[in-house]
Amino acid sequence: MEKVVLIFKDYLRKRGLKFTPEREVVLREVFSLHKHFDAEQLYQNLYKRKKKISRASVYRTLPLLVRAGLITETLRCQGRTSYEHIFGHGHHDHMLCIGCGKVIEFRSEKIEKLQKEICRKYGFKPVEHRLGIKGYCRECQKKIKMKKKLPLDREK
Amino acid sequence: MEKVVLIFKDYLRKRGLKFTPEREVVLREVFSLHKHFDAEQLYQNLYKRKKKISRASVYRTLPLLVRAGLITETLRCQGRTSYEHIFGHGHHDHMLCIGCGKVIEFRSEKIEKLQKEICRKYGFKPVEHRLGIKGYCRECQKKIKMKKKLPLDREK
DNA sequence: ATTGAAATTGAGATTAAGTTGCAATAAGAA
DNA sequence: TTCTTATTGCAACTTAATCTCAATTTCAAT
Ligand SMILES: [Mn+2]
Ligand SMILES: [Mn+2]
Ligand SMILES: [Zn+2]
Ligand SMILES: [Zn+2]
Repeated sequence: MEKVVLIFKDYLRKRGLKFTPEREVVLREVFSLHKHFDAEQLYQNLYKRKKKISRASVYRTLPLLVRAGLITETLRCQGRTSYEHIFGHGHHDHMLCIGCGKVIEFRSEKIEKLQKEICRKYGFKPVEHRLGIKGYCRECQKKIKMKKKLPLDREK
Repeated sequence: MEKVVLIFKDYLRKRGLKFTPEREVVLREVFSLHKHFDAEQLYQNLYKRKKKISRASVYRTLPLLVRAGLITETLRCQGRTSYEHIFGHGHHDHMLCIGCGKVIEFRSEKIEKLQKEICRKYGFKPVEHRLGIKGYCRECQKKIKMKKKLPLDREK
């Protein structure tokens, strides 16, 4: 935790930017959460906790954290850009349940390797990638089957 | 081309929706383009061509084409939802050049297969997936190297 | 061919994520 | 402590996308 503060301070100092209380609050909130989040959620969390930081500052801080290599954009859900912290966590890909919204994280060395190979074949220099699989999680599949077995439970 | 018209008509009839001139125009435009596009681009194309269809109708028709299985959303570029037609084309993934915006399409059976395996492992039933790799295409890599070799060409 | 219920259209209003201009304020190097 | 420069909060703005609603059109049933 204090490590990320140092990294962020360093990032800022190197380009003449300032380590403000607002930026620190956002940074700490981001790293106290352990799931995906978006700007509005973060703002609401802080607001409820009486840390009255403006939306503008939240929106302005997140891109800084991205550029500092501390967080990254992930799947865009319901029109909002969502983020997750990556410091400490390695790169991974996602499955997203269409039924309940659950996010499953996974990492496949084989897929990572194959991507690199394909890029080489096309002379393409990869910088980042995102793989998202949408579908139904185990629980939601069960729910769907249940519905089919109870034909009296009509929708609407 | 006439095939997709039939498919769309069928899709619409089956759910009591109507095959209107506006929908036909959008459908034909979509299938005359052979690249990724977004709603605004499509609207502009039609507008210039004196096919004055409202933006609302364009925005309303595209999701129908998605549900009919004729087109699909792809990488979201610059805040706009972009689409591509899939009827005729098989599924594929994308590389997107950060330098020039070029899109390279590819398909890897191995990656497709590995994804299915991973889903099975997690009890996840995949419906669709999207893999996008951002980076630099061959040409843009050359440009970058050129700049480094000409130290007099400073930015700004 | 006519009719009529139900769907669709276009124009403009609306929503919501995200950005921006600006005057007041604060950071931090000297 | 001083002083330059960055940052803040607020509200105004931008922009993709959706919605509202009166007028129009489709198409299935006569
Ligand atoms: Mn994640
Ligand atoms: Mn494509
Ligand atoms: Zn689920
Ligand atoms: Zn390029």
